[in-house]
Amino acid sequence: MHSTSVVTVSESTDSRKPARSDKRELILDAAIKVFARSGYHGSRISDIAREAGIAYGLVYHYFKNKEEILRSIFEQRWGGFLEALEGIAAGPQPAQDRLLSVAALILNAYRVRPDWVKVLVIEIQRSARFAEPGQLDAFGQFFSVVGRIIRDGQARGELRADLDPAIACTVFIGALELAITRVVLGLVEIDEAGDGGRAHYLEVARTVVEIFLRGLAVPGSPA
Amino acid sequence: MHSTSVVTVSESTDSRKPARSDKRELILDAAIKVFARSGYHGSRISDIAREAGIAYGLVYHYFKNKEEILRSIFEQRWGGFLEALEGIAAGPQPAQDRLLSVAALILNAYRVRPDWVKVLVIEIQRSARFAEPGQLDAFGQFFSVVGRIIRDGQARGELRADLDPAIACTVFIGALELAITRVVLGLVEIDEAGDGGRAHYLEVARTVVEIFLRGLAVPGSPA
Amino acid sequence: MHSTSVVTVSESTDSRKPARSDKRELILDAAIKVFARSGYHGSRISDIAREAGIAYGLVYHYFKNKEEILRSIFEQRWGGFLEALEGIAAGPQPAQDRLLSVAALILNAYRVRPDWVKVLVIEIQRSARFAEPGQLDAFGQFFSVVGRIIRDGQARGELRADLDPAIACTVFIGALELAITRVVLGLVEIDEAGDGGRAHYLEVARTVVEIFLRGLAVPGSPA
Amino acid sequence: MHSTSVVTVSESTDSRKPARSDKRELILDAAIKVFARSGYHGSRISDIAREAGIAYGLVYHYFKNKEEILRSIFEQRWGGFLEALEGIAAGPQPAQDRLLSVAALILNAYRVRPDWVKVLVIEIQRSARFAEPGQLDAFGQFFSVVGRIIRDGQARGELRADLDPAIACTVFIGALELAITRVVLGLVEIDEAGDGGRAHYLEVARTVVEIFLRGLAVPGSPA
DNA sequence: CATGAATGAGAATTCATTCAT
DNA sequence: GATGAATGAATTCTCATTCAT
Repeated sequence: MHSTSVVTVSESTDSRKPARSDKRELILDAAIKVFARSGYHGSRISDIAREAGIAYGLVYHYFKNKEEILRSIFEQRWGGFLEALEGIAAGPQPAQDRLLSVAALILNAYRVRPDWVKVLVIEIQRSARFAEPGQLDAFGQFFSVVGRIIRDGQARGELRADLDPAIACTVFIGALELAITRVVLGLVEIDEAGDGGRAHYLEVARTVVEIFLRGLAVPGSPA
Repeated sequence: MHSTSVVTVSESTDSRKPARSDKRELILDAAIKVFARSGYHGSRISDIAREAGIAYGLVYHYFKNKEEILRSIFEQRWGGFLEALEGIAAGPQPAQDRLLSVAALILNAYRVRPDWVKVLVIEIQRSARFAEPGQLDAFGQFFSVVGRIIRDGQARGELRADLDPAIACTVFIGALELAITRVVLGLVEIDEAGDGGRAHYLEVARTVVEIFLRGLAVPGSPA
Repeated sequence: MHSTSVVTVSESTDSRKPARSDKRELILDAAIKVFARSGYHGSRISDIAREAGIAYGLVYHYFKNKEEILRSIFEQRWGGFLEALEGIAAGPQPAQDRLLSVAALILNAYRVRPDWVKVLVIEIQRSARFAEPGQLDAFGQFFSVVGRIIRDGQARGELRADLDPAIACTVFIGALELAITRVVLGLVEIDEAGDGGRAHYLEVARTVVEIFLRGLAVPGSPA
Repeated sequence: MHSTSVVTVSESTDSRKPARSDKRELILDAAIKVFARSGYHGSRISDIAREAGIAYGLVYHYFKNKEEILRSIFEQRWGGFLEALEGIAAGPQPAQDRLLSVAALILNAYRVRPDWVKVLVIEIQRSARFAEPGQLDAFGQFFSVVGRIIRDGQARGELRADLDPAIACTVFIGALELAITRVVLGLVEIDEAGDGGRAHYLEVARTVVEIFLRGLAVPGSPA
């Protein structure tokens, strides 16, 4: 498996002085922080404003209401994330490699933007799954991309075609989701030795993909 | 693989006339229904009371507060569920069979008590993870049981010992969780032909376990 | 002109101890007082609650929102008022007498329930004229009743048929409305000698009707 | 009755390009439009600014606050209006003719500047009546002028002296006010045939004055 | 003069929880 | 046990007004 540059999420922290209406960004960043800390329902607009260092009335200059802040957090960054996924899916590598890339991308995202992923995993995961069609697509898009890889692999004879690709998708994504959730919730301690944890996350990704591809059973054991 | 009686969750609907303090049950059932419909935060005590057909002041005779209702929903049935899991884990079957039993138990639970599972998956998953240590154990207990099976299988040489059992647990449980979530959310249509869907759920469980054990890759393909 | 008992509005003050849900009445009465004092927009729910001597949350037990309080004030008493008007309109007296009865009824209403009339005149007059069809009817019903009397009088040959009855209605009602408004606003001092002002109000009513019927011009003067 | 040029309100639409501080006018015109549409309380400064096509901060260059805009709308045109009234009142015609001129002036004003009259009728009528003494005079001035005509007519023997002139004033003004209100509210359809409705308005004015002067009763009928 | 970002007091409304009956 | 009236803290959201640019 040809491990390639697997991480696409920008690691820059955007530390430029907030120009004109980076104020919107400022609020969004504050909201991400606050939501990650207290959850959507546990966060008050005033918390966000305080975190952003602004009057809370200003929040309403930029966002219609609390809900729209959440929506924006989502929309703002999901696009780029999805593009990265699409890029991987469209790549020429074997399906197995692409799946590893996807896993690594996802797990690494938390390392780079923990609060954002936290909100995504904890809050949006839930409300987004329910909300209007537009939102619901988020997960659907994810499924779609992974499904493409899997079906492609099945067609090419790289992956078993005797198993329902939808269920395979579910297994793969579910595994990744819980893995990252456990990391987010601090249930898994990450050894950040030297590289800020990158190696460790990659190791988790590798293991998840290994199980997904070769299974946990001892080879040769009876079905 | 010796498929055995896999389902333990009672399917009776408890239709006895609410005697003495079945009133407590009544409230709990109503709460499950309401939480499943509107989410914990979106549900008012009065909604629960109306659903139960009682005055909402009465809810406070049986429960200290809203939070305790959620906790009770959880505790009330989690115990039995966990016992069933423990029973499976302690069984004499090969680890592979026991994992299938676990998967079938879980997926079947939704068929039997969809609202309860919905609340568990959607609400408790989240609030319980945060709440006090006692709650957090719920998921932890689940992990513990599955982990026992896996470690046991590794020790017996039935499962690969070269992979981290914690990550393996995560993959297995994550896969099941998302599978059931997708069913809960109606993203997967269940063919309820004849048996109310039992066969179909079992089929999903089988596929999940098959992937978990043998992998999706074509056997013999390069690692 | 056979002057008859002209007043229909009950003068009792309902001083019984508030039974079960006279609480609703209590709130309504308080609201009338507060609206009359500060105007609808100038009144806060908490003002009403304080006036009623209750917690303001309770207001929301009985009324959906502020708007509904106003609506209720209106509906609650307009019905009886309109009935009284209908009764007069349906009477056997000459149109001229009935018009005097209407004028007296209206002007006397303020003497009996000044705050209610104040709210009606100042607030509802405005919002009611605009709001949904249902509300708008209030004035329309008034017009309808007076119009019936006038048209009836024209048909019987008691009133001039050469003038548009709609405009005649407008003149009559407009005159009464401003008369009562001026009283409400305290622009007219009422001599309450002996009878609490009843005689005086009646005198005003008589004058208004006299002008409406015979005109201010000196009889015999050229058109 | 020597019908004379009865209309004094300018009908020009002031379409010159807003020079220097016609900006103030611009705002006022926008405010009139907006207030007429949504009412004073229902209008936001930003609505006015948007209507005027300017930044809303600019409004505060020209007006101290929202209240002052209303006050200005009032003052701006009330003066000219009152002058016209005074001119009529001071005229040499019989009181009867002057009253017709007043009625025509008022009803025609709506034809020419419907929004302004709308605001006057709906908003100022109310807030002005309450506000400080200065404002209250508006209506008072109106009363004063009409009262002068009536008292003059009584003195000259043109109008009945046996009726209270204050009440007569009230009847006259009240009738006009409601007439115009009904037009404002669209409850009366105006036939704008040919002359933009001028003839029709004049007809309404004539009828109102006719009733006010000769009464609706059939002449010779018993009092 | 213009702009519109920023402020924050204020008000409506919700709803968990208590309590008298 | 049962009821639902009563309470009021908590929050969201609005919008007039100020102010830096």
